[in-house]
Amino acid sequence: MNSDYTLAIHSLTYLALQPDRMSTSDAISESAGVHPVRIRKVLSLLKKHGFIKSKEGTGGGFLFALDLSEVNLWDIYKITSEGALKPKCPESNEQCIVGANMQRVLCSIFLGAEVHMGEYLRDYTIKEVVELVRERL
Amino acid sequence: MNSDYTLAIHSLTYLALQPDRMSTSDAISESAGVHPVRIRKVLSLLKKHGFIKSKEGTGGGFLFALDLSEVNLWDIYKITSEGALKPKCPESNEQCIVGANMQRVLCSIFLGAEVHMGEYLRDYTIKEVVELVRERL
DNA sequence: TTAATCTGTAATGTTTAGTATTACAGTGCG
DNA sequence: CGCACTGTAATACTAAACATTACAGATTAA
Repeated sequence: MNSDYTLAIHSLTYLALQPDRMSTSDAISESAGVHPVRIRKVLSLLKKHGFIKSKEGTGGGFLFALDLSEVNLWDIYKITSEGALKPKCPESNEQCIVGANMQRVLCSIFLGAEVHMGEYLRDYTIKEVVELVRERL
Repeated sequence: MNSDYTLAIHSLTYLALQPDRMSTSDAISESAGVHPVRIRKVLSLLKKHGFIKSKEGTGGGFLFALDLSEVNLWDIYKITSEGALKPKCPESNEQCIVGANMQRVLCSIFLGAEVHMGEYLRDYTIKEVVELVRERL
């Protein structure tokens, strides 16, 4: 699974736990263990889709923009990883009935698989993820 | 999606369409558009799990070993790609409640997603894939 | 019994995708 | 103004995917 996806979930969860103050990309990147620039790229995407707000300058940072139960893992998947299940087939032999048709068949099957997985992921909102994180096992 | 997986499906479909004679790794690799050695590696795995038979030497090659409807895409997924959905989280910060718990939470969610996808993939057998390939759209 | 054709697999090289790093412009606060 | 942030492009680095080479073992046919 695409790690932009997990970083997006991580970031949103982090912000969900800091509802009262802005968090910087540095703080989130330290929590996630990756480079701040990468986090900012992911956050930039989340902002573009309205999940978070940001403010530049001193005292700036990021803030969750919606209710925790309004954002689910399928929403996030769609903006970070849609199509990730689809196989990247090499150019196969058009002379062969298998080579000529396999890509089309697999694409349609994996598209279905993604839709199916979406139904599962839709059941997890950030609210639930936060609760799971809080449980600490 | 892991391309060993799609190569395995491609190979099995190819063999399914050549039930009466052995196919060489060269022929399959030409159909799939990849290097023969790579195909042999995938075929070696399929053989280890009993899906196909092989014979060395002149006139040798590979042959489907089971009934087409006995092998489904979940079976193949399991041997080529199990765990592929699980995120490869970087080592996150144990001092942070999010960093310390996110990996565990995501692993359990994605494990569930994989099981869920398995139910979908189980419905496609090689028999059905062959039919889809034959349709040619 | 030797040459040709195949599988099986290890070792190595190459390409590509993922990720980190650097750099710097723009914004807002004190 | 100077500092602390976001935003983003460009570059460098690293790891994973993939191709290639090489060669041993099996089987058949000449």
